Amino acid sequence: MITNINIKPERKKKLNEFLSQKKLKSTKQRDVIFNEFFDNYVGKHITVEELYEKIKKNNPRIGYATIYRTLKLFKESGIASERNFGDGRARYEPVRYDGDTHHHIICKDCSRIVEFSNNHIESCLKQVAKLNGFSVENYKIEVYGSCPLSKNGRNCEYNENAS
Amino acid sequence: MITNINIKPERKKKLNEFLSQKKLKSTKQRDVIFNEFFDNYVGKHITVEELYEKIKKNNPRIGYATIYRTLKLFKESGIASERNFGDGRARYEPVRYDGDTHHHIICKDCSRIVEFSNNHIESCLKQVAKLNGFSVENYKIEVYGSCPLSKNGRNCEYNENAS
DNA sequence: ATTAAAATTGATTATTATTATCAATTAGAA
DNA sequence: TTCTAATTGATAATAATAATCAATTTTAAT
Repeated sequence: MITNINIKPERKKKLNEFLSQKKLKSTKQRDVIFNEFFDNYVGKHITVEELYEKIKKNNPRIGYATIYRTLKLFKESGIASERNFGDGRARYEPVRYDGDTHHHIICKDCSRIVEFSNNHIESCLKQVAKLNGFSVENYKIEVYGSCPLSKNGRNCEYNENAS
Repeated sequence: MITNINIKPERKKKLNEFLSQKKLKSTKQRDVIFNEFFDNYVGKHITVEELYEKIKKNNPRIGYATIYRTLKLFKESGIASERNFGDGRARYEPVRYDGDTHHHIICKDCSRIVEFSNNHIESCLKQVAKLNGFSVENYKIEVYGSCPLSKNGRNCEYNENAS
């Protein structure tokens, strides 16, 4: 069970620590992007373009490049992670808690995404890596298949980021 | 234990079946690319550009686009699989036997790749997917870490496709 | 073997996601 | 307030891949 309580202030603290440690600055744009990202996209997987379009509604002055740079900054600071599901564009999701290493089941028909985490699988993977002399930094597990709705041949046209 | 004996004729047969089924044609170019790919890159993970450069040495008339198209054809016919390790370009590897679903441990320092397969992990994943109502088509597991050589701080500069 | 239709090739252009550039602006320390 | 360095927004550059198209080649039918 994943609880999202207090994510936002926790991540904000972590971001600020990163900024001051790297001598970077807080800006109005970064605040706007941070708020949009953590208010509306926890548990989602948003592309740069989608976030840009969403933010443009209330902040038409914020440029495309700034969204790119800011999401990259979030990733580097450890408050967002980047995912690639094979459609050629990066997706970002808020990190929900420290050590959050969850994985994804992706419907190849409608792109619906279900998340899971599984300590047993992860410890198996760590063991396999160890047998090969590798030290593990992180895993990426993706399962592709058909979701309950798409299995019936219907295209359910799901979009988790729709507004 | 993976045995590579007789891969090439097996895959050739499969490719030919695919071609005739789809009413596509055999060409000299496809033969050249097939031979290069299955003679020298079984167990490797080659990019389009790398394969193009290699083939150009003996067949300077074969164009870049043909390599792209042919690797895509190999993938569609099931004799090659496409991988993406996060560096922004696709890699292709020959499929070694039917049902070959192996996975990768990737060194983030030198890009060395170790392969593994593990039925236990796969059945766990299948179960997780089933609990969520998904039917599984395929998995992708990547473990990122540091290989034995890179762990010592040395950069071992490994390149499996070097010629 | 000849022919005709359809697929393929190679060269090139187009597309798309992402990154780099740079002058103007802004944040934060002194 | 002032100075310096970081940031922004607009735009151009890059890089991987896909699309286009005339010329060529393959294959099946004659």
